[in-house]
Amino acid sequence: MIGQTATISGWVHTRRDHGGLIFIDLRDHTGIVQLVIQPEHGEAFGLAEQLRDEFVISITGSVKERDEALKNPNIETGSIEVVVDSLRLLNKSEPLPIPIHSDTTQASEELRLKYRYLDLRRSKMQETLKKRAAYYKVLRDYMEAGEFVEVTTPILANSSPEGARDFLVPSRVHPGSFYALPQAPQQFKQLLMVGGISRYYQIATCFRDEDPRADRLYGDFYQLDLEMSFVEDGEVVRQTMEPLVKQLVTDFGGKTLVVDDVPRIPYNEAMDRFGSDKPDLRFDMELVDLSDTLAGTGFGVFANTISAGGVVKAICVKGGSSLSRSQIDQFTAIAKSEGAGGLAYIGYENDEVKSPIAKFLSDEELSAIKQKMGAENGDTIFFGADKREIVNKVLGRLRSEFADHFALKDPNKVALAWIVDFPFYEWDDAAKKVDFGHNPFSMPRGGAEALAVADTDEKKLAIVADQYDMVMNGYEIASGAVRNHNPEVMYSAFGVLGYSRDYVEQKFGAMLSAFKYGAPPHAGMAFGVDRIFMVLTNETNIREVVAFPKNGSGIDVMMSSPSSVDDAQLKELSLKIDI
RNA sequence: GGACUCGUAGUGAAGGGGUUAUCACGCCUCCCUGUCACGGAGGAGAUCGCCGGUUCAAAUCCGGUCGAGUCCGCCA
Repeated sequence: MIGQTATISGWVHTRRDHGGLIFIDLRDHTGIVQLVIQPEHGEAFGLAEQLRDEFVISITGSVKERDEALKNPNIETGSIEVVVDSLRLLNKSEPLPIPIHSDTTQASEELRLKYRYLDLRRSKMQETLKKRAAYYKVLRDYMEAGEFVEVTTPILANSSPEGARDFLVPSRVHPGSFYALPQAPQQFKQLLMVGGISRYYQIATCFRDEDPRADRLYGDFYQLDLEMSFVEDGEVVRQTMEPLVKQLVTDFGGKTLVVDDVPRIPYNEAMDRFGSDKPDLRFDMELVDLSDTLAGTGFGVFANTISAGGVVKAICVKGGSSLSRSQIDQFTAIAKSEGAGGLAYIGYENDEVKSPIAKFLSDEELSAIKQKMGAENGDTIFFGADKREIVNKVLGRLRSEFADHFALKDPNKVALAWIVDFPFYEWDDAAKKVDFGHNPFSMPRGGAEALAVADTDEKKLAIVADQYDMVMNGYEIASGAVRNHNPEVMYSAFGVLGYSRDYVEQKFGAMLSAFKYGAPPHAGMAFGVDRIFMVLTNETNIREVVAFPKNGSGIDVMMSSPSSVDDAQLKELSLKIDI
């Protein structure tokens, strides 16, 4: 537009006042351009002298190519400037409570969330929100191309007995009754299958009242939710959705897949090999079971564990011998926080064995361990000895911690995995009984027959469901299952746990009733879209990719929600507060 | 609910028994016609989260409390 007249509106990014000449960097959603205001333009110049950062102005002026010597190659628009003819002040701004012009000096998250509307002016947040919109479009285009029908489901729904704590909404019309905000549109989407919608999807708002984490928002979050009818094998769903995730990783995220062939790993195998149902597969460091190797050991800690029915497992940390004593102490503290009694290790350095436990082990045992673990000079082997579940948990956590310490998590690479065949039932240690694992709506493998013969806890716990998670770089990004569409199997699934037909009818009446009228077999899944976007953009905090997140205590510090309401509102809802 | 870490001008940090509480950015005043993180001169701004204790003396040590972050529990 060199030589033309332009009108530009935006924020005063910075002002450089040279006394007789004023420069302003004007910013809008497209970027920054330099304005020049000269004393000849009396009124504009007078106004410009009073401008401050983040004042909102609109100017008209002529676009001019800068003289060669004045061009700034560091700025996208550095070869031009706009010579201002007239200037309007649209709004003033007080000095900002947080810096927004620098990505190096950044206010605390608490302040950034309080003044989120200012934080959003930062170029990084601007880019994030634009990129997120593009990401949503990729999701929608893929689902539309796959002939999925978008259906929105109610936000005012019913409290469900299983799962997370609900957010309740009191009913004015029906005093004493409550809606609940849906934890997921699970039952609605299954009813859509009964309703003859062959393929459903929705970017659904989900609500869960559970404490947050760095990768988990408090309150509301979004899922790409989908369901397909006449599907009896979860592999169909996996193969339908896998290309989308690959496309997001490569085309959208610009990252490299570690392997193109996404592995299907049964839950039990994942726990055994990686100590986690969401293993980061960008690196190896697998758990190795040494129980057989050490079955006859004279080392009391290992021998007692094994004879008590426990296991001894280990991981080999490449380069681990560089760890200092105090660093090992820190990893030991992590191991203890996961339930370990301690953290035994054997280090190999200059063909010497360095270990507090080596003296308790025979030469044969030591060489068998080294050989089985594939340990070399410079490595250190870390041991876990306890009940199988505890060892897996401890070593799984350490595997991830060591990978962080030795920078094995390449941010430019993505490892995907399907974890399949989750156990249908689980041992509830608190209640000392068998209970549902993930989801009572899944179809147990073997159906009614498998349930019928499950007369012991052991047999119950051996039943698996065609239920699957997708894992991306150690994050659980999706979960799904082949559903139970058969009322009799539903009664049996609950019956095995001792629940009566009445109980099932009372809790899941609508679904059971619907399933009696020709429910097609169906399967589906749901992706955590915020979390996936977080991984794709190399963030480790999910609040960085959401416009208005709640803080760790579930408070919106900008809007001050939740908040009290006045008595008239409570009365209308027939509610009394008793704290 | 629990563990750990952190609370010092508007913002980000330093200081860890006696200081006029330090620095950078920001803010205010004045000067400056080619800067682009403009520059120069000067200035204001902090009951060191809160309460209590130890001490001649506490921002500093101790206890409690409130708030934040991470993790555990929890998240069909």
